[in-house]
Amino acid sequence: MTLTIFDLETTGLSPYTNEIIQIAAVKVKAGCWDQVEAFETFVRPQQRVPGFITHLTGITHSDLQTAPSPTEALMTFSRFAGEGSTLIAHNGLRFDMPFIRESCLRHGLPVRPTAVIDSTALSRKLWGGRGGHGLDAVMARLGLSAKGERRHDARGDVKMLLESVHLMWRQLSPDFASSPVPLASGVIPDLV
DNA sequence: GCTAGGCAGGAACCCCTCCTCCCCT
Repeated sequence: MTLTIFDLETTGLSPYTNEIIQIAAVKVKAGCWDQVEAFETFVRPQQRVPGFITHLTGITHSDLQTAPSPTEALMTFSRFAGEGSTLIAHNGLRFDMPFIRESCLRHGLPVRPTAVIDSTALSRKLWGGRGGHGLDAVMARLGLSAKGERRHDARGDVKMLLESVHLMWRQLSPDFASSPVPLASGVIPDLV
């Protein structure tokens, strides 16, 4: 089972009014967690990056002026994920996948279906209603630290998410043969 | 000083609808 674990930074919380400004992803085969392919890109938005987003992510408007367009960045991400891999993001069903779907719609990109795992579901399955399921809470329960990676930089967040998913998956399905939680569905750009 | 939208999942209830909270940037 090939997994594409990814994270987005955006100009805000709304997939309808905000834009993607960074995509980072790592691709692994479940069970071969040390053989990792990595991908990351900034994305040039049409609106200015709000000050509080720069404060949160460290990404400034000028960082993005020479970045790929949303269409280019999304297509490159889709090619990186390839055919048949399962996408994983933290709160991905409520945040990352709607952002990709709406961004494709806005830029007229045809889409294809993809399997999705929301890693908050792994946390809920392991720990139920206790203690919250945000990435910081998950990492704290797993004894993981940021180890110098910057939180809210997609490149750092995706590494932390990879570690977290690996450890949660190992506890739930030690043989890594199948997903410990039901697969959901989403869309990414079609490969044309 | 500036910070918003919507889903999933639960509750109550009888299978839908409503509601609240989480979680992401």
